[in-house]
Amino acid sequence: MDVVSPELNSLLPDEIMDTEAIEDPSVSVSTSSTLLSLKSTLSTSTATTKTTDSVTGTTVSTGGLQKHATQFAFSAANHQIILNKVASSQATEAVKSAGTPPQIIKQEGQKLLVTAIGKSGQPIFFQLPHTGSKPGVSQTAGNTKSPTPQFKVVTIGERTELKPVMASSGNQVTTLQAQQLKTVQNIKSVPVGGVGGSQYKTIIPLSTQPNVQQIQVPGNRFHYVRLVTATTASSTGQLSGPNTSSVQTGKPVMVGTGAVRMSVPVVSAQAIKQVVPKPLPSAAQVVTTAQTQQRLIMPATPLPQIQPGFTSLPPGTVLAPAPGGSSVGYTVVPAQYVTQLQQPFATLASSSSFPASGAIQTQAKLPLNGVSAAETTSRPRKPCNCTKSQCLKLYCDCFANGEFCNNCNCNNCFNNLEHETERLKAIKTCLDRNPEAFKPKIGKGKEGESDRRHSKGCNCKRSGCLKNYCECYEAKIMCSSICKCIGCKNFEESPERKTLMHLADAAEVRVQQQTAAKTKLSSQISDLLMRTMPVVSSGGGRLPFTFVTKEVLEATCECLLEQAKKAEQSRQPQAEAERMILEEFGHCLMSIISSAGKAKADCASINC
DNA sequence: GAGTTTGAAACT
DNA sequence: CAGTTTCAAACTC
Repeated sequence: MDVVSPELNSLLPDEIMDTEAIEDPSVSVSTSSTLLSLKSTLSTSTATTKTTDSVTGTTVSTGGLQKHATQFAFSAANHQIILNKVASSQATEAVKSAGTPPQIIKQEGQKLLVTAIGKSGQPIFFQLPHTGSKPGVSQTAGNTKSPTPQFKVVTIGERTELKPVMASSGNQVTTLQAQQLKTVQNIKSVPVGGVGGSQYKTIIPLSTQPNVQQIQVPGNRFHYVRLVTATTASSTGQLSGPNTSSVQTGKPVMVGTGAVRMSVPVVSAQAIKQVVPKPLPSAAQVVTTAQTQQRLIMPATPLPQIQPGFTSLPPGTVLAPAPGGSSVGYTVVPAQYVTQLQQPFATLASSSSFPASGAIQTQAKLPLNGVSAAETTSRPRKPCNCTKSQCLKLYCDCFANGEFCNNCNCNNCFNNLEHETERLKAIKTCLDRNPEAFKPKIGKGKEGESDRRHSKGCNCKRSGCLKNYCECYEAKIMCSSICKCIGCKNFEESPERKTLMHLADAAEVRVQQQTAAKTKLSSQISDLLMRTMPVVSSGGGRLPFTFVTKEVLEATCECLLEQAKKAEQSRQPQAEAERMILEEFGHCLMSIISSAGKAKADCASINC
């Protein structure tokens, strides 16, 4: 059974599919040369292991494995998609009843933790004997001695996972895990029933942020974030409170009414090369790339309803399982949504509640025209002001750029996770109308033409293509042969354009000069202060400002007031009055500085 | 800040 | 595909 179905394969961008073949002939999807690849081969084993789904109680037998399972990931330059996959024959047989393919969670010594999603939607965990090697996953000393592996049930938000427990050393952890444990306060282990001895459910405490809970799991390479509503965060307190022994369901709860708005793995950059994709509690696979900006949550089941548009989705979009009951089944999330969640956290968390719409409004800037995400994200996009389009039409810049609205001024915004169904439909509608709708409008022109040009050309009639109404001009490119504009003045030799360019250049130069002048003045003042206020030889610091006493301040103010009076009596214009006062202030300042310097010199001579 | 202009997107 | 309407950004006052 192929984990990645042909239907799903067909959804992948072409450039991803045009990649080198993988070693395992049983796997139909190939890997990209650009990408890290995680491979794990399970060799033949006849051991039989039974584990119990801690949620459903389902017992899964994985014994008698004859073939191997391969886990790998791949990506492509722009899309940077990694597809995680476990291909095995009998391994998947073991979980056929579960309904989804198994995924390797991690390797622990000679055991491989595998998970699948039960038909009830609950995760099933089991282990596979493993005699092969798995690069990038460190062995945990001691656990190979355990003939009967034991597990801890780790609850992370809505998710429940099993973590192996070394029989010989109890809760022994690796160095990495120990380090990470330091960051996790108040971990509680609660005994729960299970196979092979006692099991524990580890309660990972929530952060103190009201809306955002960052969860770090010992031994887990992923950082988890959990967004909750302000009310649920305080009222439920499921993970931090004492009444948390009940195992959470594995179903994802998206933004909205549930306690958990979102729970997604966020991978640190340094951990990428050793990423072992974490199974979501639904039939989806989180896949990630060496660049953390983009992630793809690929469903393990076909997506018939939205297949046609998939190759044209906004670049780097993420497919995430839609909330239960969604007719569509998947939601399309801006690619960097996951990563960028970390940015708005401070803002979101600092407020007592989410915006009125109740939606997470975050923004994920997607790479355009080869401009890296880092570059684009450093320049915040302007907030939109949509009032009627619900931000679900291309009128909305956020939507058109494949972003969620964030800190926008829009009304009745649907461009957020809370309305993922509507958003997905809107995306599909746009793609039906124009498959290129989400592709960058500014791209490479034909050979011999300018490097950058508008893909469709503009249709300006009255602006002369010299105002920002014109998409070409706005993109700072000249109109090309495909433009249908009337009265175009946006071409190389256009005198109007040249004039505009000169004006723009002159304005820019003025700004630069002003900035330079300010910098220079600031530097001179600083220099002056340094020279007139010699450093204290003993401490190496500047002369303390103890000379600016209350009396000195009062005297200074009197001088300034006196100057103001003088200006008023002589009926000086306001500008002149201000000048006089400032001048007086300068004199006062110099006097203070001079006195301080003298005092310092006297002090130094006395000390000598 | 309100009103106007503009051209892309959406609609017919 | 062309004409019209809608929409939000750009622009002007």
